[in-house]
Amino acid sequence: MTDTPARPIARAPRGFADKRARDLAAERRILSAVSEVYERYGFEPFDTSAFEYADALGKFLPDADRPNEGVFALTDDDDQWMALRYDLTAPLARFAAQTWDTLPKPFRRYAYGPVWRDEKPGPGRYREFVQCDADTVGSARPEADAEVIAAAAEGLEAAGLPRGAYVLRINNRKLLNGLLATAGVADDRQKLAVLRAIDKLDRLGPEGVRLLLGEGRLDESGDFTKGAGLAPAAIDSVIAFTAVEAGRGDALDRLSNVVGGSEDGAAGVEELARIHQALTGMGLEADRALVDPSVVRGLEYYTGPVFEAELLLQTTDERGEAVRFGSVGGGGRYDDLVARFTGQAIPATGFSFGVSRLAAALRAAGRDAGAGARGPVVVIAFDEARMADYFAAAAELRAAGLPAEVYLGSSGMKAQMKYADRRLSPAAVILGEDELAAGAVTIKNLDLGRQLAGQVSDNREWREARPGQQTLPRAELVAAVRKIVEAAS
RNA sequence: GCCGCCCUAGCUCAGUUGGUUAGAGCGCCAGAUUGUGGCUCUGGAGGUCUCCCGUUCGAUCCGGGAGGGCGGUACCA
Repeated sequence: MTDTPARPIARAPRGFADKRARDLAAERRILSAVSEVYERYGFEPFDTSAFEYADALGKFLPDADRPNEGVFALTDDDDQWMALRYDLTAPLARFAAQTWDTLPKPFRRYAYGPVWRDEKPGPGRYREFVQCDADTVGSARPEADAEVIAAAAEGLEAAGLPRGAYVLRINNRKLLNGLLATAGVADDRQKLAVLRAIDKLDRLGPEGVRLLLGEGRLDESGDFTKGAGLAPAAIDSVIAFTAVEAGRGDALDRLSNVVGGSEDGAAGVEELARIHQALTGMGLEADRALVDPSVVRGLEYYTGPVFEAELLLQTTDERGEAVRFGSVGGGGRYDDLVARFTGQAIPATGFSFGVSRLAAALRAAGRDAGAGARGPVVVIAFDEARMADYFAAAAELRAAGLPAEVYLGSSGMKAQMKYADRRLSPAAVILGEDELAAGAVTIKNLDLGRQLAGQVSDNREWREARPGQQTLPRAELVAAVRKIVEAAS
């Protein structure tokens, strides 16, 4: 009756993911391609720490002395609340406010790194994930928005999304503000409810949105969502607005007819016109970026143009079922974020995307950036007494820039070959008694064997054929391995 | 947060109308094959039947609660 000692359960925390070589390779490829594009657009590399003081993130419950749920927070030894950043924009605003007088203005930076959100995880939704942002702080020009949009488009393409597989949809908060002002809606809570309702257009359709704009909507699970409470005439004009066909210069005329009567509306259309002209100048036509009044983005803090990158590819999951990826990133203009610190309004605009989400989208689209992940060349270890010979071979390969390792386990040759196979090694290096005595080396091309395996059904035949195996003078090791590795890439 | 469904081996799942030794496929390890990955065959390891409480002579199975997962919905800086 001995108690078994309490052992910890080996498991990753809920909503946190481990990443293996394949995932990391995909994410790194995306980040290096996008970084190169963003730097070409003049955004400087930038990073801040994982923690911020919680008040800098602006997340306090109205009546509590504790940071809001949604952030991971702890108290510092001086009792100040610190929290893990939940996006890259709030730290940027903090940094800009802190160092504004010393910065070259406008300040343009891109950044990527992990962010944390303490909320319910789901498939493809984690509590820690990598974001990548590009922002311009200190320019009110619509051309600054246009450039962020252009850089985003080019970045997505560099990451591996072909042209035509995505589109950036652009809208302007000022259009809706003008529309609502004309309709007599001034309440901020109502405005927010209107935004959230429009955001669900793709899922619920115009009729569902109509309910949410009015009294509210009962969903299939029996839950009731309170509506924005707009008058019927106001609902009609909002629906009519979101139904305006997307486009570029032509869409501006259509929008002007709907919202041009108000001051905000006219200003919004004018900004979109300038974005349109700048995009055209940079060579971005309607196939890559267009004006679409149904785009809203849920965030409260956007003050002007907003944009969203939508995946157009028809993708399928592991079971072959169609998956709509929808948005892979978004952004917009936020002119009040820095003012929280300084009181001085500083205009800013930016674009943000989730790196692993984009990687998943690329994978689903059959453009897996991590598919090329390979293992090292494996040097088979036969004899304790000859380990130095194996390491000499590995060292030669490494010096030539070829990833290589000596098998460090304790199993026999069969298991070592299996190990190399599972590591997706391009080749195994065999330096057995015979080879060492003859000043030779045997190199087995594992890729070739992988190809041939399906055609051979008899094990004896398979073994004796020794597919892709060649014995060469020891001095030709590096050249022969390189040939195999290069053929694979 | 709210509503619904689910939880048996590493994975996907059978099964027990409450009865003593809980199964399959895949995967893993080993052998057939003294130095060769795949296929095939043979053998093996691996389970507090999610957890706790209750009912019962007896619970993986019935009841209650908790936790976890999935779907919808809300929120999403």
